[in-house]
Amino acid sequence: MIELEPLTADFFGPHCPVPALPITGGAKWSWKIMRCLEAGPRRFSELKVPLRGITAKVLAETLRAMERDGVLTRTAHDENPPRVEYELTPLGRSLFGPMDAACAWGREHLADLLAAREAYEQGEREVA
Amino acid sequence: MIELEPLTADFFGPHCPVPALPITGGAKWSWKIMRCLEAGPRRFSELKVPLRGITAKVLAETLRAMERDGVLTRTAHDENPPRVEYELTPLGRSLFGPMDAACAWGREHLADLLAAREAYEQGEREVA
DNA sequence: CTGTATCCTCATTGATACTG
DNA sequence: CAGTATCAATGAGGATACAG
Repeated sequence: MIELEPLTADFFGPHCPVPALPITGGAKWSWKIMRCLEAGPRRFSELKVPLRGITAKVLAETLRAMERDGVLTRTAHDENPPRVEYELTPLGRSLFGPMDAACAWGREHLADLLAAREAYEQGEREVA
Repeated sequence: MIELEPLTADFFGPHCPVPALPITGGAKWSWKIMRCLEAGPRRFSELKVPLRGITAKVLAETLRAMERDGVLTRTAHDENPPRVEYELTPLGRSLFGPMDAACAWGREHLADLLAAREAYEQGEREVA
């Protein structure tokens, strides 16, 4: 199970670590899962396909962690074949606020980032 | 060296993964380093002490990665004993925007998060 | 003081096989 | 279909020693 740091009252204070967001536990996939669920509920297999490369094991673990943190709900329909649907909670949807802020930052500063990397590699070449 | 996913033009689009922010590479420490540098330049040892538990190796690696991404500068003064100062760039400072947004989200929804975890553990106890 | 060089451990992830 | 169980691989991170 993906563990987060313990939550204390001042956890989100001035020295808040990254793992503030529930989605940063298992960050590699949870962010993408959020986007897959943005348009509405999805089944296990409907998540697994677009998340190319994820294994059932990791997907299940990540979904459990997100359920534990209250960002999505898991609904198992009693049918055959079985059908399980995952849906974002209002709490989960509220995460799009900071997520979009991060994406906006990225788009805004993409040129700076690319320039910084190029400059850095340039410096490496000069040393070599 | 901490590697980030390759940057493409649409990297920060609707399906932007978490690693959008340079600070999410080596996330365990880089977020805290940002906060340590928020008030002004700091020396290597002035970072190492407040970041209790970090080793010189990991601190050096993380600082290099952040330098590569253009969020801070490294200035080695030619003295004895050596003195090296790290300082945030304007690009680095701009990261406080999304970082503060994330922290604000956390403070705003702390009660929801704690309630969700309690409910989840409650469910586990009922199963057992 | 500010690192680098090795070696090592542990957790996350991946691969594969299997089940209700 | 929607997982779980098991084992293997990978890599960030830590311990320690040493160098400029």
